[in-house]
Amino acid sequence: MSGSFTPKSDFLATVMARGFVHQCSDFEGLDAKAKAGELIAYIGFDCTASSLHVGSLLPIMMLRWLQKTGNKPIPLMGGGTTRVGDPSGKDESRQLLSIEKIDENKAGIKQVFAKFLNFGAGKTDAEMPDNAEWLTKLNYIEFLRDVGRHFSVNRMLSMDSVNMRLERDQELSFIEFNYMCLQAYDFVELNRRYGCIAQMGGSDQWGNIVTGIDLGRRMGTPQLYALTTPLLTTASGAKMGKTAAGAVWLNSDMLPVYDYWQFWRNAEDADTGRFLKLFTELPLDEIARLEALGGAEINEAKKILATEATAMVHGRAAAEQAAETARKTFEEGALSENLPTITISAAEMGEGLGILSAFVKAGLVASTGEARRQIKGGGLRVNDVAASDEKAVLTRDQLSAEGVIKLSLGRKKHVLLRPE
RNA sequence: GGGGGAGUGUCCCGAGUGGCAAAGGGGGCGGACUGUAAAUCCGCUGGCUAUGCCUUCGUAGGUUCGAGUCCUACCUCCCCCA
Repeated sequence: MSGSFTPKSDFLATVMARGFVHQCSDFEGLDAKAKAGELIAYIGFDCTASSLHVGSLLPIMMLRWLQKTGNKPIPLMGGGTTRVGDPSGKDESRQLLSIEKIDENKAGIKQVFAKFLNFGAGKTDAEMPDNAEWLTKLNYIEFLRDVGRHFSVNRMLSMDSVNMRLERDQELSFIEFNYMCLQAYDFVELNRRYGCIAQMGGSDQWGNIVTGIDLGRRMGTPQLYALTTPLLTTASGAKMGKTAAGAVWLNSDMLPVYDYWQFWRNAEDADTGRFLKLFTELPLDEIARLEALGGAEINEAKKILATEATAMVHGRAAAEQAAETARKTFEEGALSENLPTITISAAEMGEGLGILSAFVKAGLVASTGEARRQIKGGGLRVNDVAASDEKAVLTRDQLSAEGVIKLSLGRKKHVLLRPE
């Protein structure tokens, strides 16, 4: 995509070398702005959940590098657009979130950003506006007159995303069509308010971003730029960030740090180098060395990936504790007190706790039925011994010296049961 | 407004033609093999106080010993014509 272009700015040089860049509307132009430290760029995030997940990490890292290389990042909250409901996809049951819920989500999301960006009023400090600030004040007639007249339907119809839907005879709602306009308008508004000149986003956002640039030109903003990131999938083609339990959240109250660490530790071999470049800040030569490790040695690289990536979100100390917990558990087969722990009351323990309900309480299985099936399949272990009798009862005799019983599902998921 | 078609196991797609806890995929989980990887093979993939009971095929009624399947009304979506 970049052809023979060689970036002169730290920002583009870094971000291109690390594999963040898919497409740019004008490499030279953007590079010059970044070189001068005048690049103010934004990325939009929606507020449909109270945390962001790994899927959002790529754009977040972009903003972080932007700031680290002396420019100003703006994560834009889609509080306004979220109020309309996301019309993409065929999920008709999209619920409109209440304003309170949206605010709550925004607060959770801001916690995540605070770990990656410095906020404040300085030149390179991040700011986090919400498009509700201007979108909710729009007046339909005025919007049509001042902004709407600049949109060419012909042009929008020729966009890939739209065209595809038309060809397949798929529904394309009016709201969805208007999303482009609102998003384009956000870009112009951010330029007016913050002097923002670039929008970044996933490659699927290209059309929307370019529409914003176009609108800007017609409405008299300075030249605007688009920069997109590749769509991230694992080497075997799966979407990033989905696991059994659901999304891989970035807030520790939604996903324990230990589990977050495990997510990265279990990356596919072929992804290790790419992930190190995208999700850690290790120097590239170090990454090249790790990436070159063959066979089982790649595991060392994955441990580093896990710890570094975890440290970015949860802090160095928590990351290292997770690494240590994993080391004890997997390499020594020893019991680590830092595994996820469930406390049960003395009353529940009583004379003994049925093995089925113990696993349900631990959250390892969803129902006693599933526990039964897992026992049949040899998937459950108590204190590292495979369970074979579904009528077995756990008693205090099985407590370890530390006063816990270790329950495991498969080789990787462990929970400690601690009676009071 | 007129005519035609569709909604299935709460992850998704999708058979289903009165005996159905409902074919087959995908995904997921577990087992084997490995290196906490991938690929491959095998098993599982409604709930429960469990040889039985309860709940599931858009919603609500009805016919029947028995309904995902037939009838009626309603809801939602799609297509064609105006």
